[in-house]
Amino acid sequence: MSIPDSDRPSSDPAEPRGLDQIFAALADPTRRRVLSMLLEDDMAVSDVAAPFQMSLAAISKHLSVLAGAGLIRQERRGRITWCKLDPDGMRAASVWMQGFGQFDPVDLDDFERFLEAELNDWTQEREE
Amino acid sequence: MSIPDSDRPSSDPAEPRGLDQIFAALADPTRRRVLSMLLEDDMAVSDVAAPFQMSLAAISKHLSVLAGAGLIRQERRGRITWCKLDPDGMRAASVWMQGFGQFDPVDLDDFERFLEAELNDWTQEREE
DNA sequence: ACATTATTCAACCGCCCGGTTGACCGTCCA
DNA sequence: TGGACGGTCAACCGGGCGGTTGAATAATGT
Repeated sequence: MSIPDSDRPSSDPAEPRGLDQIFAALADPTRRRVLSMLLEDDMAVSDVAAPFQMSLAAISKHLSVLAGAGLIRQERRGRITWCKLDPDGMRAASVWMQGFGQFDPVDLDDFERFLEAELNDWTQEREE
Repeated sequence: MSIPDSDRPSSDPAEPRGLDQIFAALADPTRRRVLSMLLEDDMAVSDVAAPFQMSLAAISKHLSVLAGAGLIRQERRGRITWCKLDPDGMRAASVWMQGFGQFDPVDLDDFERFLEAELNDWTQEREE
């Protein structure tokens, strides 16, 4: 399911076509949340879907979007398909962005607190 | 020279809402190209629009999307509005992404040489 | 005063995106 | 063998996005 190079708008070697898909994939909060979940551990699709209120089919679609962007990889083993982070997508985005300046290396504790805060929002949102 | 704080777009790095706009803004190749143009120099809207085939109104919309995401700032002086990069948006995205691993900060000169070498290899292969 | 330039606004259009539901398919197990 | 489980597929729907055109606004030039 790859996009042919033939429909590249302008021959711009510094603009890999994949960035469209990567940034579009990252633009959705559900998908970002999925990525941060996969940061903890590889997960089966059902387990990824569990904390969300939306249908399993919706999550399945989100996962294929992430896979299409090279942000995760899915491996089917038996009847469950495992999802794991794929650094390639994130790296491609990171490389492009670094053309706009290196930003101070992040304090990882800050980031952890940020993720925790987001997690709290999620659990709050999830109570029925 | 500087834009008053009053019309600073909300791009609080700790706000997941902002990431939606930022990544969505970056997901469009036209907008990424605009950003790389602004990397060279600040520009008026018309000048930004010049190299594109689409209408000026379309570019104007793209610019307001970028401004809304905190990726650029627009300052109207006289009858022309100047556009300049705003590091806040890019930094917010970068902060979030670095939670998924620091990718070696790229020395842009190194990177350029790498690209050049790759290109040479490629043409060599084709010429044989 | 008038025309020109610079930019935005408003309405519209086609298409893609995120979500749903229901059927379907493959795999494990009692 | 027959379910129950895990996951995808297909069709559909509402809304938002990227683009257009044409009018409107505001500042400048003559």
